Amino acid sequence: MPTATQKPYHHGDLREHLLLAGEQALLEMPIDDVSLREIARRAGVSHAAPKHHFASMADLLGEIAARGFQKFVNALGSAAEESKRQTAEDRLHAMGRAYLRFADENSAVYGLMFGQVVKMSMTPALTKSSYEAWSQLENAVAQVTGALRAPIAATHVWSSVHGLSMLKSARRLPPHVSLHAVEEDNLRMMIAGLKEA
Amino acid sequence: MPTATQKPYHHGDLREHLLLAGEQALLEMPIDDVSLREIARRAGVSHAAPKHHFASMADLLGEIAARGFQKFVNALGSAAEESKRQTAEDRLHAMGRAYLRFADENSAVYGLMFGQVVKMSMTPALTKSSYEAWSQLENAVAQVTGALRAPIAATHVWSSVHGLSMLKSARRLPPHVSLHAVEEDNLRMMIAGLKEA
DNA sequence: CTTTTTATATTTACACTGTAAAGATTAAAG
DNA sequence: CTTTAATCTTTACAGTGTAAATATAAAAAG
Repeated sequence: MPTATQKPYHHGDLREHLLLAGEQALLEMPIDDVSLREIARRAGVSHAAPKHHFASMADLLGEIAARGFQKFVNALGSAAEESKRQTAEDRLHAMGRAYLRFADENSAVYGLMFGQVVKMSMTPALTKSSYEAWSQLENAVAQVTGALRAPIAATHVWSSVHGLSMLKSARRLPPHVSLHAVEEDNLRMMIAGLKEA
Repeated sequence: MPTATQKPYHHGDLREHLLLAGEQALLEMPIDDVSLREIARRAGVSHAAPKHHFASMADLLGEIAARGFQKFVNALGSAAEESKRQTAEDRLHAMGRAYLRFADENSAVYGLMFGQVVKMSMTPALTKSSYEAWSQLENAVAQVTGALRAPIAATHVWSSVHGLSMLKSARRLPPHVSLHAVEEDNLRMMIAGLKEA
């Protein structure tokens, strides 16, 4: 009587499968083609099967976004860890690089995390993981600006890096600038701005 | 024989009507409810009528985005004009304020202008008006940083202000910060960052 | 071991969507 | 007045998300 394992009934656990299929679809196809029915197709079930695990498509996407935030927190955490022995400015720079990289490599999920479809209040997991991401950045900022100015300064950091990510993925940057140079210079200017009173 | 006026045939000119109806819809209802059929409904025509004026819905939205860019250029231009006699920094600050205000008051159209649905290459009007917006900002930045650093510095300005707009409209800013204070402080930090070499 | 209950998945249905093609209507051109 | 061309409507199709009814199979109860 294996009560400890909670992998039930006939189709393995579909819930997990749907999340994986959704993440995969968001990596492989243009976002407009990622429908609930397409995800069900990829999971090998009927189009109505997801209803028993997610109340709506927005709910499914919300959970994918929550997972995205977890990966995001890990990516920022690794960058912070690796630059542990550097100055606070350099650590922030490293985290900024990790941020841009994550947004680039996971652009569809990133779009979900910061877009209009998924609302922050959807799920406790979402609220929690996004809060973690925020406070992680705020801590790193506090080491540069001091705790007092950290909340507002963190907003500046986030705006700058988020804005660059979005402009890049939407191809709204002028064509004549080197993308790599832009990223490095933007991070530099952003951090320089932090030091002002 | 009025050949000069090009207002033809039976329904007045529907093309203009559709654009206005679309803009109105984007102001009045949640963006997911703004469909091609809804816009046609508002214009009082059948759902297939738009086909003769716009090849696809993305095309219609593209033209709305192009008009948005024109209004956007005007808004930035007015701000620049009004702060003509101030310092270059203050003028940039004023333009930043105008930027944030435009994004706030026209959030749906702004989302179109910088989102994934509309592609920059869709229409000459779009390419042109977005280029105008860009060079307008770059000129203002050049007066602060010098022409040499203007392109990269303008990217920083744009990223920062765009990022803040998006975070605000997607409700991703932490709830405990005053939105007005955040905007002013962000603009200050952004401009301070520009002055670094 | 059999029966009942519950969870899961499929089928079917509905109201939408964007797009395409065929038909009607009306303005402009000859 | 007739022809032509542009515009609008009707109809149709392949999608979508969601909801309800049905089938199925696993777990629980006896």
